[in-house]
Amino acid sequence: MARGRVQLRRIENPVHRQVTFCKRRAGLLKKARELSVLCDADIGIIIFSAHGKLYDLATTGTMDELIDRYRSASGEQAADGCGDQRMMDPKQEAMVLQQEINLLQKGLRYIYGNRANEHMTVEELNALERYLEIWMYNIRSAKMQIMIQEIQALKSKEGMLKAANEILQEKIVEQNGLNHLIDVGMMESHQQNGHFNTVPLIEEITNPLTILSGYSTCRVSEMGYSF
Amino acid sequence: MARGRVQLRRIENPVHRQVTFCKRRAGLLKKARELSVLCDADIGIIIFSAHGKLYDLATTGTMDELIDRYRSASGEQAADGCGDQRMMDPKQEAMVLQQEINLLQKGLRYIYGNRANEHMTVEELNALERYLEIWMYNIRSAKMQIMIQEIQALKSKEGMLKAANEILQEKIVEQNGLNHLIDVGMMESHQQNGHFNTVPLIEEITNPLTILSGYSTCRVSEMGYSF
DNA sequence: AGCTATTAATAAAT
DNA sequence: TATTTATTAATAGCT
Repeated sequence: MARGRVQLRRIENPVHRQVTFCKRRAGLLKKARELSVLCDADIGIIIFSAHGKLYDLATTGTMDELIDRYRSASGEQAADGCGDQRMMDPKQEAMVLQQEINLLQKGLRYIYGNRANEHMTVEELNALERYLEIWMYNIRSAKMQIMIQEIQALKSKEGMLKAANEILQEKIVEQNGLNHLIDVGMMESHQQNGHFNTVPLIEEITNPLTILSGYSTCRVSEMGYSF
Repeated sequence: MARGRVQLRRIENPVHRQVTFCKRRAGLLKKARELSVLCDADIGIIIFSAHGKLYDLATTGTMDELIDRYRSASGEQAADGCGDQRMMDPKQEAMVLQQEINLLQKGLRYIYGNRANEHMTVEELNALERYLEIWMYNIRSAKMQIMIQEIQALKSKEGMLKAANEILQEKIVEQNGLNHLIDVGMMESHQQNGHFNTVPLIEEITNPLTILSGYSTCRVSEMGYSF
């Protein structure tokens, strides 16, 4: 554009390259802003210099918002024109996965970041909760089994000890009469932790947490516990 | 640039606007490609037309890679020049959170998407695992407490029943001699579930899962369980 | 979609 | 790094 045509190849002179980078970068961003204003478009530009320095522009809102929109839109784009069932499945699957990622990403910012800048609908929060439940379900299931077996073992032990107690008490009653009976029930109510009585026993926890995913539908409560 | 200076405001005539959008969009992308080649820069451009249609350009790799790089770099940028402790905290916190989000996002694509397109290092996978643990820890802690108390209550009950048993047995021994002793220990070993004996009791589960986050350092095993 | 008169961008020099 | 200037490149208005 000036004083000699430019070759479309990397400028080898580092000084020239740096100067050109600054000038053209400014020009590019200016052009983007103009296009945005003139044609009512939303534009995001990310530039990494050769040394890795970042320059960016978002003509509307924040770059993160544009990136969200990009991920959603590129997902929808991938799902366009798929009337054929055999062609649709992989594309639609990719789209669904992309939207799951979008939602999780948004949720992460919502949870970790400042909630003022992120607005999530109740539906989005519910969906996020379900995804998290799926993750947790998958990752924890093995270790969960150990605790379930542990509790079952303890309960079984308890039942047997109670049965043994009853037998022993019957023997005492048979041999000594009622006056020397040991009241095990009273002992149980004298536990060290005072609020144990307010803790619901496992049989009383009834919160069937239904998990729905694109892959499988499972009910966590079928494992016996719903956390 | 041609036949009359252009005002920097939205073109009201829809036909003119659409034509200008096409021409200038092509020009912008061309400029971006030139800058990329001439100056060895990596550039990503996202354009949404007024009607929401997406046009994009990534001069290197994929847009997703550029977005990842953007999120990392913008986080690092936010942490630049923070020698002051009071000024550093919010910025660094934001950076750390952004990088957590980057990693989780990458992990989501890795888990849900096609693993061929996502490459995660062992370090990244380990970090992702830790983040997931933090999430799980936070979300589950309330319900977890119930189970812990449940188990403690059962154990306490077991201890008392055992103590009661011992007292009852002593009474029987005192009054009847040793010949009618009921062997409770034998009963405990005759449980219905044959593999209960292979399940480790809670005291034996020693898998101290250390969780590190930008906010706090906690050891899940301090809760008594490590899942 | 092409054409062309103009303006805008910018390479080289300062 | 900022300004100037000679050129080239982009593009607005037409067709």
